[in-house]
Amino acid sequence: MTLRETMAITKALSDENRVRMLLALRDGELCVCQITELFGLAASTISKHLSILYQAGLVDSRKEGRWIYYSLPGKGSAAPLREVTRWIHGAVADDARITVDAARLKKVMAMDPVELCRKQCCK
Amino acid sequence: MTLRETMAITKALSDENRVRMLLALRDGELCVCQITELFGLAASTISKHLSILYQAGLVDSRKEGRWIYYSLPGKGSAAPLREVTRWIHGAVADDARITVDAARLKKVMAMDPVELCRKQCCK
DNA sequence: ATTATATTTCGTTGTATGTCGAAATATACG
DNA sequence: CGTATATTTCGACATACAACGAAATATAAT
Repeated sequence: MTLRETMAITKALSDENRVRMLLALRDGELCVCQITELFGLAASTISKHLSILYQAGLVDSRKEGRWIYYSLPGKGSAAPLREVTRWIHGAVADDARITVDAARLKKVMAMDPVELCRKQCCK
Repeated sequence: MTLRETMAITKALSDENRVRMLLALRDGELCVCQITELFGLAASTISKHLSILYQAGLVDSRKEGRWIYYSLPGKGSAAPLREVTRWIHGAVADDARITVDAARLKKVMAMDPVELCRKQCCK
């Protein structure tokens, strides 16, 4: 890997909200509106963060109709990407905020995605 | 590890010069004036960078007389620190700039440290 | 003791980046 | 075809941070 590629990864990981997003993806893919609901930030902000993670290779994306799903890098990704992903999940083992995020994610997952997105749109 | 501690690490790794410093320490400890000579930045800038790496736990420091030596984290450091250190050294395998750094480091190592520091002081 | 050397701390300046709201793009629904 | 929904792009603003030089601190040499 080149230094530039590596720096794209470390810069992507240098923002707390982006790290929280990666941790939220631990149990599977999420669509943008679910992530937006989880973090309570503007949709444009979430989109920017996901773009940075994507360009670094730290997330994959999948388009399905109007929704775009993001997930952790799969088997096809370069080894350093999968390694650093594993590292960050191992490193942040026991943090209160992450626990809160996980609980909140559970609630978000229980909602109907269609309702979720429409609510955000008309806010 | 807490999220705060983890973010200190990723933020420390988000600057290119700091990553280059860690890579330069691969073959053993260096004193501040050697690192300053290697990178051609102001001594105060180097000091700040090393401080950030130190607070994140990514380098150890050892004082010997007027000199302060910095080195990669040893066995006593937390596992995530040693893991991410190993990761970054493995990730940046073949970059041109890093090769140049290594060659330049060789020249710096060949100089007399006493001469080196005095030259910087009176610049 | 006084001076020289080595490193850090402080104050300033310019640039990078996170955030938002509004507009643009793209896809589905009626 | 036109309208609602989902996401991204753009422009603006505030904050964070890297860089420098000068001053402060600390240790060694004379």
